[in-house]
Amino acid sequence: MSKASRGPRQAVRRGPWSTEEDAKLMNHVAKHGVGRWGDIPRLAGIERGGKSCRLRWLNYLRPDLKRAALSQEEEDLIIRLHSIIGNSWSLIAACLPGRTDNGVKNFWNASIKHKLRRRGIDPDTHEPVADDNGSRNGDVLPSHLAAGGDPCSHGALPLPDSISRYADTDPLQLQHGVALVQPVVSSSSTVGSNPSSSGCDAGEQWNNRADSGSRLFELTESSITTTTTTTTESATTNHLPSPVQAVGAAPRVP
DNA sequence: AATTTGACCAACCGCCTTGCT
DNA sequence: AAGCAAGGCGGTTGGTCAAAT
Repeated sequence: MSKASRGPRQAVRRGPWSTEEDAKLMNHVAKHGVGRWGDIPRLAGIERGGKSCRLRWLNYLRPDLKRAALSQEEEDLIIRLHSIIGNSWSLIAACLPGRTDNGVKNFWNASIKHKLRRRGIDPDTHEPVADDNGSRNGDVLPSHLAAGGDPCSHGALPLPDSISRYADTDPLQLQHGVALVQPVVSSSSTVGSNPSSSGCDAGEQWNNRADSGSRLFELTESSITTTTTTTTESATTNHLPSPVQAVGAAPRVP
């Protein structure tokens, strides 16, 4: 980014986007592609912050978004992935073509969490919840979702290799899975940003987006074992067909 | 009919990493 | 090396709507 290119801050609107704002953003992205979000409000004539534009595009305007409700298979996969990698919503969303991290997160908080609790399962640990008497409460996960179960059974979507390889790990060791996942950061920087900062092809770029299901992420070997730092494994399943890295802020450890 | 509850969704916030100067 | 801004991410909040009471 160039500091010289940074223009004066504009007044920003807040709250729900109007159709006019959506149209402006869509037009701008169609012409110039994404990237340089900080400049987009000024160039597109939108009284919003760059972050707001980015969020609106990622979570609502992108043409490859799935608007339909999540299927049972997708729900099962989310539960399974969450039991392994925790609240790494962007990683989970990367396994669900057309879904956003925000959407997955919302669905988890609004729906799956409650469903698991009703089944007597702690949504954070994926372990059965003990009641006041110390006994297990309620049913456990459906067999195809229970620890060690095969997520591919019952029609559930398969796990990416990079995650499924850890699926047999003791869930208690994985309950803070977020701490075990360290996206590999490369010099190509962040997903979705424009590496060349000019001549961006929005369509091509977004074909590589995580939520189109093509983002590659890697679980570092060291994140599971000890200090080994060299071995990484690329996810090359049907859900992650092309090598694009999931990068950005490393998962925060509580 | 009015109120409550739950599900779902959109958006904002704060923090972190990255890249540039 | 330090400072700054952009971009990315997870957490959280607030609004809407439909079903239940």
